[in-house]
Amino acid sequence: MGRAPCCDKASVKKGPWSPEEDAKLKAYIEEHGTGGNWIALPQKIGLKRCGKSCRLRWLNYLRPNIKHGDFTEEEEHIICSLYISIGSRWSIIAAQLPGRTDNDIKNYWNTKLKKKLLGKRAPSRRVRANQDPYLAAGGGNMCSTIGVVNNNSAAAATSTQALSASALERIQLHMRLQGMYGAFGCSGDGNDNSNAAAVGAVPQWPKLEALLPANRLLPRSMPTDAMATTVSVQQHHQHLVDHQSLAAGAGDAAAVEGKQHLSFADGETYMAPPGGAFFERPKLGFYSPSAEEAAASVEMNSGAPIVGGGYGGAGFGPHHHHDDELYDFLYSKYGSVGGLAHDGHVPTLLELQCPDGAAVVGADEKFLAWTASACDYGATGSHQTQQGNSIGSSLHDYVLGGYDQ
DNA sequence: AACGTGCTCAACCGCCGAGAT
DNA sequence: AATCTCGGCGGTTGAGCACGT
Repeated sequence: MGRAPCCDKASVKKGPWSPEEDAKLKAYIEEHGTGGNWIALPQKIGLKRCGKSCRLRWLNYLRPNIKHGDFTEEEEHIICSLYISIGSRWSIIAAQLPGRTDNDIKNYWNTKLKKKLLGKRAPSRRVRANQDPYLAAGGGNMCSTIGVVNNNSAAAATSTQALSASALERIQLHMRLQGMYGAFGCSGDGNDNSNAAAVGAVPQWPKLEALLPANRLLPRSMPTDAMATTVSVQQHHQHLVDHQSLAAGAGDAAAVEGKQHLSFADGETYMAPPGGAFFERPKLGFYSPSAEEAAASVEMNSGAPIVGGGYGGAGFGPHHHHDDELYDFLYSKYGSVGGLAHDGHVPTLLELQCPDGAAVVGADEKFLAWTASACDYGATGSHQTQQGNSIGSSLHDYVLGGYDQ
């Protein structure tokens, strides 16, 4: 049985809001509030609009203190950092950017930031309409990114089942931000036509401190108003953005030692203790907890084992499917995340280094585990590149559905 | 000038979980 | 316990504009 519509579609106006409608809605809410019932609100004020539409208009446009216009570099960093960690949970990301709405951030990411960071071109609408969602979302680009040529659409379709475009995108972004293309000898920089980002290329984006210790807990039900609500975080397990590192720019961020803090929408600021006792910074700029801390952190709601070092999906409510997906994906392949978690052993930074010495440390434990497994298990297929590109070949296997063979 | 293409962003759609009944 | 209602969310769409040919 389907859900009853929230309003009579036939008698409801759609499309852009007129200034008169805006004025009516704004005046009413400023005087009376929403009354806790958006559905009833349009009738009260004589608007031929759906209640949901009114809510959206208010939250995204009419509400006071909304910021419009370009995003600052710092905002971009925060968005990027959070996207890697938690995926497309725009409302949570918006909660960290006062004055910005989830819709704004979502649009900004989809239209500008993603392209800026991943070098993607959005497929044209016409193309998208006829395309496999995996390819449409840029998954196909991943193949070119790692130097794998495969035009088999059936294989691509299989990969859709293996790992969503969003998950791939986060991996890709994560790698890109870490300069891991160079570290792993991957060629290509994400741009379709270029192999110019050669080994050892300096990342084009300043290194970030995307720090999500494992048992960070956020409310199961997210705020009604993302911007106006505090995201509560347990104790010192905070999502931190190192503003000094952000300001430091590419190349030298890892060397920057500064105060770590995160300002939440409620104005509260969480500071790292003196001496950076929360974290020991890995060279590649992403947080890796000590083994002890990580071990103590294994307390996901799902009861599933995790590897420390990032967002565990715990406490994020119903929408942590991206990470579940990554987890399930890895789990189905190796029986545990990266083959490391079942015995309670949590990898140290050293253990997560690849044979070539490149550290694999992620803001998200799924990335961490995934990349670790790529290192541990090496090439699983026959597509290894000449450079012994284990991560590339593993990715190839995953992306092209080879993992379930 | 006309047309095609790409980009931006406001708005809509449909699903989901929580709470009420 | 089952059903209904609502708010919230993320994904997607489409109108309008800019730009290139």
